[in-house]
Amino acid sequence: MGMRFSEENLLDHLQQPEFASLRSSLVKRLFPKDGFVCQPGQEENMIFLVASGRVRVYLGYEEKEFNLGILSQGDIYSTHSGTYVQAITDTEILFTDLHTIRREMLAHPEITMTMVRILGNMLKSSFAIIDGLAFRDVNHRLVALLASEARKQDRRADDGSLHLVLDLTVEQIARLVGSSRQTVSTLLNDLFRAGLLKRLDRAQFVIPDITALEAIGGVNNSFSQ
Amino acid sequence: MGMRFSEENLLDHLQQPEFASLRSSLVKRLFPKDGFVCQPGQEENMIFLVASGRVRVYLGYEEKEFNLGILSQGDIYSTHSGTYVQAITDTEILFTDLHTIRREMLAHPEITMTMVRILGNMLKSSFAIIDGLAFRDVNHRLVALLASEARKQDRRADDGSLHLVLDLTVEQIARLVGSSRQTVSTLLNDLFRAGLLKRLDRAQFVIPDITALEAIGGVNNSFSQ
DNA sequence: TTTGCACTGTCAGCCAGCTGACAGAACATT
DNA sequence: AATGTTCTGTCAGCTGGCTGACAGTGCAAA
Repeated sequence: MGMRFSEENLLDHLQQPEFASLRSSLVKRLFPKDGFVCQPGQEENMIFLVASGRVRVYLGYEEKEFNLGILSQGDIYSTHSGTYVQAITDTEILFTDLHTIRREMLAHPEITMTMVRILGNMLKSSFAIIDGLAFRDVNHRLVALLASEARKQDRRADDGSLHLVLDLTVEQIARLVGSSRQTVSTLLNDLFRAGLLKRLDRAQFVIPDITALEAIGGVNNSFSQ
Repeated sequence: MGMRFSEENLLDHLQQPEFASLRSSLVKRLFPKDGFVCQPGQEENMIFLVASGRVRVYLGYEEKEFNLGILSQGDIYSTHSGTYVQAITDTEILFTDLHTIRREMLAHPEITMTMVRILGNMLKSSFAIIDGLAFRDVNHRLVALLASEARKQDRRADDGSLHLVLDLTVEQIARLVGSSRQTVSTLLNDLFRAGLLKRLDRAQFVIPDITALEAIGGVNNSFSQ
């Protein structure tokens, strides 16, 4: 939705005295890196707040997974959303129940505004996923993943090329674009041969010209042979 | 998210005196059936409230369209969401700007709670769409569409069969499941031949046994030949 | 009754991308 | 150095679903 209502961090608000009742109902749990805060099919419906660390929210089906977003300090979400929520660093989570939150929401709009922001962002991500799946081919989705990750990391070298650190196996990349290991392997090598992408080592890539890379996403552009 | 925080209608709240300032900033516009409240790519970012009637929110790409939900009286949404919003009955819409809403949200949690409900529902719909696209074949999506629509209409006959009114051409159905006219035509006829679906006339179908129909959605089950 | 138009059913041909298979590369373990 | 393990590149074969084509079918207007 692109609506950022509150820039501030919900956690800061929590320190204030009027949140005493909410604070007392929160239960803290620690999750190590890669631990699951929740998974689909889980019965209990809790609301949680990220106190420190970062978690990744994604949809997963069999061999595929689609990222919806990353929650960090002060973000709020539900365990009952049908998504996987996995810690990407060691993370502290504060849990409470829906009942309590509903009561607090009436008194403290910051809570709902935070939720609106998060839901809006996730909705946006899921629109992008639908667009990719319904409309773009695997090559497009792969290029979009590489380019957007490179832009996010923003490691620009003197010659204008972008450095990209992606510590993933081909199989993991395939999962992220909803494809198969073999197909992605072939497409990546096509990109290397076309000079649009270079590999430094297992985990590091160089994108000489990111606009050129993004341009090939145009329409169903397979440059195999 | 499955979180229903407020059952009440935002419009009722609006009548109350403390909403006077918001009421005065609202601009009413009428949309006839099939008129577009907004479309993707539109520049201005307004917030709107459905005063009467119903609108359909969907994602559209070229020849495909995916329903995200239906907004009715009291529902609130943004023109800047990248979605199509189309009136399905004659509809009255109240517009305001983001600035005003942001101010009102702080004072009136009902507004944000309504938004959380709507965004949550849309997010859920979009998860279902992603699931269908990434994971299910066209046949599954078609059966899911027929079955869910029939369940929604709930026109059960004495013998347990369900009556389904779907005044759509094959081409329109194809759009809704993100496929082509020819493919959907073939699949529908397969369903007729298998006895899982009967056609009364152009617009009306009968589903003799809905659980049997839903069951074939299992995994990639094409019963052509 | 004829003509036209919009929709439907079906088929042949094609292609993106999946799967299975296997050989090579990279790295770790003893 | 030898061995195992994991990852990678590539190919052949298959298939779901797309496209174009064309012959119905049914309704509506003249």
